[in-house]
Amino acid sequence: MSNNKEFVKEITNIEEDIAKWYTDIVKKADLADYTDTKGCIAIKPYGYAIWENIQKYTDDLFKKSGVENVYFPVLIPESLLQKEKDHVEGFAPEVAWVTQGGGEELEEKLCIRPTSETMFSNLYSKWLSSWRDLPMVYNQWCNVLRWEKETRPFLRSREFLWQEGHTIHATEEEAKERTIQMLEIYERVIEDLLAIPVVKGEKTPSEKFAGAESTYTVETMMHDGRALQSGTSHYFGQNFTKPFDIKFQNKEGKEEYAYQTSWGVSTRLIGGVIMAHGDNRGLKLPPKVAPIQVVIIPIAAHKEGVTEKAQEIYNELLQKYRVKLDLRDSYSTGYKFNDWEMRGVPVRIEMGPRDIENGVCILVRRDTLEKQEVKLENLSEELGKLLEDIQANMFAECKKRLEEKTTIATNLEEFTKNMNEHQGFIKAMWCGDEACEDKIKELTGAKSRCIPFEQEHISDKCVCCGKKAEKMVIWGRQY
RNA sequence: CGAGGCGUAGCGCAGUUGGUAGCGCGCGUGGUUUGGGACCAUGAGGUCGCAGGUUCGAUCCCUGUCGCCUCGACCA
Repeated sequence: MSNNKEFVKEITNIEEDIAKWYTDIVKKADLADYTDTKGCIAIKPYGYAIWENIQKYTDDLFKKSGVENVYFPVLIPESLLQKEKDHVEGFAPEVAWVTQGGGEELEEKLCIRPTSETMFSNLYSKWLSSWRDLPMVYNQWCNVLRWEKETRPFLRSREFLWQEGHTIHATEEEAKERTIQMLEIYERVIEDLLAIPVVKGEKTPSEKFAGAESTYTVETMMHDGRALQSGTSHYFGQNFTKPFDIKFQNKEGKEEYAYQTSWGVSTRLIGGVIMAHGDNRGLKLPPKVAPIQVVIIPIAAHKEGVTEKAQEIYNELLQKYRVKLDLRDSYSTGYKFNDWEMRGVPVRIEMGPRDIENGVCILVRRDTLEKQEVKLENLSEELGKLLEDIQANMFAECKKRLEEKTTIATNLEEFTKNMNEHQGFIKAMWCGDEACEDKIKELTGAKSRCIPFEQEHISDKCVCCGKKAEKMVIWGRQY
């Protein structure tokens, strides 16, 4: 499209420099802005509305699975944070501390929560006494703070919004089951709502959460083939329940330590949506999560009856869809087309005097840019079908890319070659030795994403050292 | 934390071999336009990142500092 030349100049080409493209889009699509607080963004209405949709969808699934919401303090005393050794070692470098209050030095400094395992554990130890109290399946929607050195809006900022679920159970089996159950909920959120296919699996020991027995993850692939860790679910065993003394009397009257889990997804998912679906026209939002699903652009709105008809259609569609009527008179029609495309609105309705006369309007879908004429009396119904189709198509496109950019390697040469050529995921066997992970990282920049639940037997030998290997690992460069 | 680069209007940039600053886009107002980023007219907007120093005079030169970007290192 020749008219698109100017537009393309304003936004960096996604193939040339996706990092720049990404920050351009975040600002131009009005999702967020930088603030004077280093590493912390302000989420603007359009961006926050995406988060609200993610929250609502996720929270519904949580509730249906028995999760109850709570809210705990943002400040955690140092003594609590230090109770679990691996945990504090993992988080210490990126924790911010409050040392003064009311103009006086505090006796014990308080950390601003980077995550709340310790606070939850502390309270669980108070609240748990009998097997009848179990399980406790609590979650909080909140902010956390991690002193990141390198930040990027949504994908990695110092303060971010998330939910953190923390549960305790009577048995190992039940806790493990919950860990996987939550991972599956994340899979649904990311695949069904955000239209991004995931690879589910377990993290290797070197990549697991500080203090966890095992960490499970849903990994997604972005536009350029890089991986994004999109949600994690951890099984703690009794790693926290012992130091925090979270115990209960079982049915036999004996004291036992509980088994624990935690799981979270964050506003990073917004970054995932931007990077997984976006293109050179800007943002591309899946209908289910889009704050505006349909925008109506009246054409020659000053002509008699056009605005009125558009308003009428708007009122009708409002009953079923998230719809916006663009009556701005200071922008040309062409500008509006490009503007809403850049902001990723899934469907645009064009209505001019000619259309109204014929009782029709034009539907244009953002994902393929295809146009279709629809009779006004069928509009609501057709729109519903179209939105569903867009949702499905966007998922299919992402899935196609995931498959195309996932390759197999049986030795390091293949591995390096594939990684440099495709910048995607690589399936390769791994012996279990951390040294091999390190070597691959050094050689190719790729890290182990996970040991997928869906295993394939590629060979008998580790891709790196050639020793006996039983596990297939997915590797990739990450955000 | 190491190496390099950059800080001038909301954004992108020019400029002053030292004399208090300009362009494009955007923004306000009025009008003409409106089926793929319209046009005319007229406005508003700047302690030239910050702090010292040199100088009659610093946005420009010097020193320090802070911030941002790129590449490394690090990264539940």
